[in-house]
Amino acid sequence: MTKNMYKSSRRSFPVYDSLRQAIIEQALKPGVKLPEDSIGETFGVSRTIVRNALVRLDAEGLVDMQPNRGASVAEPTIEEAYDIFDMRQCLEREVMHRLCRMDPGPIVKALKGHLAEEEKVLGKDSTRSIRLAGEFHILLAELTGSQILANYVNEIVSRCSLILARFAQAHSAECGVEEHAEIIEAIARGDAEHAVTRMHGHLRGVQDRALLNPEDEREENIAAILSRYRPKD
Amino acid sequence: MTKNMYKSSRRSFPVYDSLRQAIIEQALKPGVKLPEDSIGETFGVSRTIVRNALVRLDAEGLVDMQPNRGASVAEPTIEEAYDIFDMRQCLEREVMHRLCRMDPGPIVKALKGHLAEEEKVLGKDSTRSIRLAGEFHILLAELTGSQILANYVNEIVSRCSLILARFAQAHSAECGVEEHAEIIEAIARGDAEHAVTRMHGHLRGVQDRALLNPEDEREENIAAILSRYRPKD
DNA sequence: ATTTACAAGATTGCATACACTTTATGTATT
DNA sequence: AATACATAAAGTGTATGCAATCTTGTAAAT
Repeated sequence: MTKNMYKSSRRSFPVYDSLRQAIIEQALKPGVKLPEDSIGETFGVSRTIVRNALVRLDAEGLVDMQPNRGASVAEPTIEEAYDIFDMRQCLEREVMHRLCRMDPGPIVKALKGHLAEEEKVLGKDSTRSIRLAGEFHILLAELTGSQILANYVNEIVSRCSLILARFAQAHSAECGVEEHAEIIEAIARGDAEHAVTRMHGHLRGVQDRALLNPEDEREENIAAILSRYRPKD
Repeated sequence: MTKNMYKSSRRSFPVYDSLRQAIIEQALKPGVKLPEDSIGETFGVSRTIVRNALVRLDAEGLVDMQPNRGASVAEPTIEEAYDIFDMRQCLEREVMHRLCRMDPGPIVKALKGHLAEEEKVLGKDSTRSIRLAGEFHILLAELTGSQILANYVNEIVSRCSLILARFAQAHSAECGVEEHAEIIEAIARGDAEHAVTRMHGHLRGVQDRALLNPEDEREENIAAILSRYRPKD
């Protein structure tokens, strides 16, 4: 668990957390408006509380706030998507290097525990499966013992979920459980080189499935879409 | 300039920015209370605005908010300090690698321009000198063209300033301008190996000057300080 | 038919009021 | 003198009201 819990304002945490979860699980799709009033009604709190949560999510890059125009689920561009995936590569490479310098015993144990859960829900609960796949990467980062590295990975994994929501057809780009197993093995051997390679391959796989069909991109402005439908006079 | 400007709420940006600047420049020292009322009076705005700014700063790790207890300038522990410096090494290593893969022409030009400014104010304006030294690292990150990498570096450089404020005696741990020059040279040659090594040495120098005197740590509670001044009966 | 103007509705920006917590201060009790 | 309790002061948590701004729909003008 991250120590860095939500602090200010007891009642805004549930709002923050629910919104975050909904965005990550792609229930709230990129571009969807997030009006303070209606969200407040849903949770039985005032706009003050909701706004607080939205500001946080904005800072994390999951929500886009514009002056006088309110908040909506962020719509990363394809360029931002590549940027974020590159950054994720960098961060997770660092995770691998650090883990391979540590005592593999407790690390491998924790990872195998997680893997077992992943396998247990494999074909059954799709939502939970996706969530666990993401949490595997967060767990890796937490096991380094670095608070800040774990925070960054946590944040960037969320943003990758958002990217998948935007560009990939639903659930086409999940993590492969077998690949997670291979990564654990490399760590168990303390083989940094292999661990990094495996992780790279793993992430590239996800990225490719998500981004290598750029024609799949949904335009951010409806104008671009509609221009294709407009009959050429 | 980072594209990622402050968004929500026009009037809270000046508050956010001033507080941030004051913390980075060590005018507001770690542990100082930041009451919403008085800050609001200072800026002529309501607590709503101030709170908005504080929430942001809390999310960035520069401010520490606790429920019902308000906000104060964050007081990183020595463990967090090491953690943050390690992360900074990682991020700036990535910056170096990326820059060395790019066309050095425009990059070196921009860097030399910055360096000239650093030299110009060298012995004159200490505050400005420190700020420029930090901005050199941010400029490096921005030159990679990666929005998110630049954001992370920006954030982490700020947090390092906070660490210096907490643990180093005033201004003992500034960046050396000559070292910046050496880094530029390595980039000009496209020599990633050297660039990384130089940057590592540079950062380690700053870190060591800041952290290798752990007895310099200032106690967080006045009690501990005063106990030393109390005459032994 | 297209554009412009403008009014109605919806939503955000911000300040403020009040309840509640924490912290500081004072008083009584031991 | 020390502790415990009561009380006051200060500060935060939250809801709400009003002003400002944006959006949408409708009508007038071209």
